[in-house]
Amino acid sequence: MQFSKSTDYALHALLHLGHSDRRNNVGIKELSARLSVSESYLSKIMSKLRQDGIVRAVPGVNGGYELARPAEQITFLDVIQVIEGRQQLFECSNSNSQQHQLLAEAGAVPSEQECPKKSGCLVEKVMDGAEQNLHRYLREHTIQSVLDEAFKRCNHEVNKK
Amino acid sequence: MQFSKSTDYALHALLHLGHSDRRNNVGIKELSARLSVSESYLSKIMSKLRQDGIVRAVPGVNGGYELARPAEQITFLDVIQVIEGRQQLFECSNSNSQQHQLLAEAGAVPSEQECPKKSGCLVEKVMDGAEQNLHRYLREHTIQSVLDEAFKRCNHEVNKK
DNA sequence: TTTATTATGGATATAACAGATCCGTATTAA
DNA sequence: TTAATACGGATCTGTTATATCCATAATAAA
Ligand code: SF4
Ligand code: SF4
Repeated sequence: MQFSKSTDYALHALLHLGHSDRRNNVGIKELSARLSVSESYLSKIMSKLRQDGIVRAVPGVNGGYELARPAEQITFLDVIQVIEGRQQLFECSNSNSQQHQLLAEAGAVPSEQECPKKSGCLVEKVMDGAEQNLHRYLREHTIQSVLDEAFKRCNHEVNKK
Repeated sequence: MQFSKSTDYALHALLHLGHSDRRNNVGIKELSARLSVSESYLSKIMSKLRQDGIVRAVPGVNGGYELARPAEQITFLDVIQVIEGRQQLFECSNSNSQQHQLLAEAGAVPSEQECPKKSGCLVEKVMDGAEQNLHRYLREHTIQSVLDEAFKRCNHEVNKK
């Protein structure tokens, strides 16, 4: 259970775009050089980001990528969901097996098949809670917030001198 | 980014063990029938759980598995970490590339190579925060807490009748 | 002690996925 | 028109998840 390298690349690419949006249209060449990733591979990732409306792309001379919306509106969750997909963290594989009657039997209830129906599954309830929690946190952090912090930190270093 | 089926199986197996610890030593046969998983595969998972001290196992006639400690001391995090491993959610793949000088340059600081050193990386800071958050939540939920809730819910259903 | 039972671990097979590359095509600005 | 650039399909490789089989070890009961 780990984020893929693609997510790593996507985040860094976006940070670069967010940082250098003075001159628009950063090419895949510049990006791939910065991240030490092949152009081919990174372009796939950028395509995904474009399809999901995170960046804009323009081909041709002096073409390249730019953020499709302000960096403070691009959250970590946005990026992660584009790259990793939007499946749930936990998906029950056998809700129609005898398995979850285990939970039903805990109360020694006669109507065994009724109690923890899939819509009210207690295992999924815990896992979904974890996922909501995680999402809330990741929504609170944006490309811009990281850039801001970097800026603050470096200013601090300057002042110390 | 999803939990594996093995984690699903492990959780359900432990819930079963926690539920039926009246008579000790639940065999792999009973477990695999309950979960609709092959004995071979489930036994690998149980072995992992045993190696990590979550369950005890005893071979031979009337052998089987039992929880190695009270169900309220077995957290979701414990189980997930045994099965999924303990790697970090996010691991930077290229801290020695030019990449993270991006963050250093944000403040236009002369000493570019000093600023966001790996130990103080702002991307990892966000991701580690997310992970801590997730772990805290998963530590608060145990095998027992799910069984308790199932019990409560079923009692409630009984009272309604 | 013997035997039936049960867990263990190694080897292996398969499918899916991540990571990566190549290349022909489409699109745009100069 | 042309040079530069992004796009998307096909493909390749290595790794991991899932799964099975079998020989061996350990244990309790007879
Ligand atoms: S209890 Fe929940 S997770 Fe388990 S089998 Fe039923 S629906 Fe699936
Ligand atoms: S900024 Fe952080 S995540 Fe990015 S390359 Fe540097 S150490 Fe790695």
